[in-house]
Amino acid sequence: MKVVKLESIESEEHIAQLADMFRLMGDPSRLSIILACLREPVSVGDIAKGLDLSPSLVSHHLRLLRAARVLKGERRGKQMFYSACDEHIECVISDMMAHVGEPEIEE
Amino acid sequence: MKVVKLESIESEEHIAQLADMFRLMGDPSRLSIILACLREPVSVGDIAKGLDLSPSLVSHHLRLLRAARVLKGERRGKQMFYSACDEHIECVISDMMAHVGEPEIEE
DNA sequence: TAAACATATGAACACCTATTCAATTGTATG
DNA sequence: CATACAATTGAATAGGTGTTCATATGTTTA
Repeated sequence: MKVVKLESIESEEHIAQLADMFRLMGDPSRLSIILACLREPVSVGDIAKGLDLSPSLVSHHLRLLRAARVLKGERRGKQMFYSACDEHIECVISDMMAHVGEPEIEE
Repeated sequence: MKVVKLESIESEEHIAQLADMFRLMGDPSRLSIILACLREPVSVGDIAKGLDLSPSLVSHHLRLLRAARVLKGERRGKQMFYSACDEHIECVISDMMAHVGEPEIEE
């Protein structure tokens, strides 16, 4: 795994890029969509059904996730199947789960 | 490092918790504040000066970051020094930087 | 080609939230 | 105690954004 030095990216632009990514994952619907696509490619309709969201809403979110290169889509017949672009997102989520799962007690 | 299984947390509540954390880091000002506190404890005034934000705004953000157990504050005289609660956040940011740094080319 | 299905798009709206300003609390020092 | 400094708090506001609805685009099959 590539390790990135944290000091090196204090530039406004890089921080804005990072923040954009975090904000993108900061919506429950969008985060659910990401999680649904991590294991295997899933069609828009199945995502909508599985998460009880309207296909339109899912499509709107997918557009953002595509633009941010979180998910990629491939057409199979009439349907579009979405899956993760790379494994970094999974790492991010796993790390964040570790934080959320931390005990609440502080010193 | 603790590894968390992704399938295990598809519950609405856990996803909401995760999303809350991501949303919290999804603001440039807040993310900058977090980064500023990663290395060593920093006072509110110094954060504000270093990032060119009003002390009031910094304090508002710090309240949220404290509540989410991202940063913790300790008083030293008149000042409050903030630092990271645990190392998970640093991992999350590092992973996210790896994603942002990925080449843009897709198949 | 027409119809049916799957997905995408655009506008409109309601809600949320980041920021500012003013006032307050807490702490050290004269 | 009074003043100055540091941080916090609350209200108000402007801008952003998630969702819905209606419509359009693309694809397969009759």
